[in-house]
Amino acid sequence: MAKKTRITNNIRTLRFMAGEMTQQQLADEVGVTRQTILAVENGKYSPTLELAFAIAKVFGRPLEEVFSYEDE
Amino acid sequence: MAKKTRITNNIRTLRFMAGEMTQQQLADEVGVTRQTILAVENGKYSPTLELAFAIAKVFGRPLEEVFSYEDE
DNA sequence: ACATGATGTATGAAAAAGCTAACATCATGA
DNA sequence: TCATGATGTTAGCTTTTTCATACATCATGT
Repeated sequence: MAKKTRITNNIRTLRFMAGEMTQQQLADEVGVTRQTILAVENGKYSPTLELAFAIAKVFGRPLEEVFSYEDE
Repeated sequence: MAKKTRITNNIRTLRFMAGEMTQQQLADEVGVTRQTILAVENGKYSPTLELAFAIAKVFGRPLEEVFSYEDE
């Protein structure tokens, strides 16, 4: 992926809309560590496709409502 | 990602529906090598979220129409 | 004041994704 | 027949993602 692209996400918002779900709870549900959720949520790196799908599923949303792609 | 999940895709079908687009052309459009397209298309590994978004965009489809997530 | 829980930071190592390059197979057309 | 283009395979290497662990900060409640 040579192009400069950016992935943003609404995980933090969705967690709180889902009844104050903590990072740890989300991590447990998708089977990763809390650090991974933290890093993804804060945009340190973007998740694998599997993880992205898993997170979207927890919130009952299509993937594109959780993660946004912006090319540039 | 501890859970056993699988990502499938319709890249091959979409390429041919897009006027016999070759792996090389798709690779060029999304900025990766042909080997990467080949590996993703044949399920050797799943792409990063960025690449998945980029591929979906080339075909003008939502990401979930190109890649499918199946948990188990 | 102190314990607890949620979040953030940092580091080092493992695993997965992607690259380059070379070579093989197969179909098509000149 | 031979060249070409598309696809597939393999190997070694780099970069990115994830894990594991430890520690810091901050708000809350007792």
